Amino acid sequence: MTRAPQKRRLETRARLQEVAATIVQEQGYSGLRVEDVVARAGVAKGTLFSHFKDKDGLLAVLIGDEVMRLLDGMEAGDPPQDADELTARLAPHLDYVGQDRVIFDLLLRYSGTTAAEPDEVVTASFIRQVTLLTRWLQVLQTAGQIRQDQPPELLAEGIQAFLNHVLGVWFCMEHDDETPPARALAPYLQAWLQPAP
Amino acid sequence: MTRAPQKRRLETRARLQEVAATIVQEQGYSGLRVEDVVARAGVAKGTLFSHFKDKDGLLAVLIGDEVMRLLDGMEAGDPPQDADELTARLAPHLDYVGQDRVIFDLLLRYSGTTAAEPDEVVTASFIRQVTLLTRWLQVLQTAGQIRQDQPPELLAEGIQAFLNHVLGVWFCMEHDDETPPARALAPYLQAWLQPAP
DNA sequence: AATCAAAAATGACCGCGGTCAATTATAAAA
DNA sequence: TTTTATAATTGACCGCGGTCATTTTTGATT
Repeated sequence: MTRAPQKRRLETRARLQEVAATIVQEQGYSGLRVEDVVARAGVAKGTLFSHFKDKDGLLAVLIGDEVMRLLDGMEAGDPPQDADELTARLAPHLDYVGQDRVIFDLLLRYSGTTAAEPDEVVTASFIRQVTLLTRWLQVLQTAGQIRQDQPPELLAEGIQAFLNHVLGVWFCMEHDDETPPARALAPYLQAWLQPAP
Repeated sequence: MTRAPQKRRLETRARLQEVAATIVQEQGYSGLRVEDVVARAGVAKGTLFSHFKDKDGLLAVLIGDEVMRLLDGMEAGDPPQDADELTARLAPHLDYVGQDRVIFDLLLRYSGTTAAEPDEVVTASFIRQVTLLTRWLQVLQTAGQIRQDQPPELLAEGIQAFLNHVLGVWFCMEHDDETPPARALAPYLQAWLQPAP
């Protein structure tokens, strides 16, 4: 029987997470260094790794939280009325992930974990995202706005695939003036959701 | 005006690449260590990085070569007659990439580079793959086997997206007895290519 | 208050990728 | 042959993530 964590431990973990979030805000995700986190939190390096499996584990919490916040925004208001509106709703998520390759890599690494490690925030955020998408698609199917020959779950996973695709392409070029991921997404979703009578 | 490379240099590079390929064959891609490569090749560590930008640069050559070999096999014979046959033709590629996360990560990192660095083998392999897919899709469209309302280029890119999607999911679980990527791909392609009259 | 076992934290140490000023080999010019 | 510019190689060094045997702290028990 494992004992409940002591107060000190919870405080330490919270401090580590706060400090990490601050550094990310100052330097971005790519600028995050474990040594900086522990230095500013006033703990030893080993302590961080007793709270988080590895650096990715820490990032997963930070990013998971952020995705949850984005989902709050996405969920507010009525469901999208048609495919174009749905595409537009995904723009904030694309903008967020598109800002730093670190986010993309991490989400990809956790993106199929829907079963294992369900206690992780990032996993919960994934489940929530796919659930929300599925609900939206169901509504659009009922309204006759999109194809009805496929289950909404499959359509939702397909959208995830296209999201990652446009992001992958986005990170492969020096994105100076190129088409942002949000714009690149449209033709795929149009073709994917188009009604097939 | 940059001079032509000396014979010595070409030999060194070839040796490094051979040694690396051997180690990969023995230990797999994840087992490749730069220090091992230079030790067995009898050169200093710095030499490797004067021949390849970084470890990924070396991997890109090894993996690019392998993908080219796979494409040779794919291109042999007649183009697929229908969507299912096309799906089956992609299985060897999925099996190869699915064997090691290192391959997946690397290909993803280069997967949109179709424009920049066209001299890299891995980039050439990408162009070749998408070209081949496009050609096949065009044939299938003409034969009325798949949807004709979208350009074959878009359909080809969509297939890439689904390939990466099923691979991503594949790497996210302890793949003991789960459905292999090749089987997971079918429903997506079926829905993606289905004729829309 | 003294004792003790589990929890929490520590920091020296390691693995491994990548850098760069210094050194050596090469081939063309004098 | 000697000189000289540049191509090629070297290896000590660094950054950074991650480990683990050891030490310190904590809260319950006597």
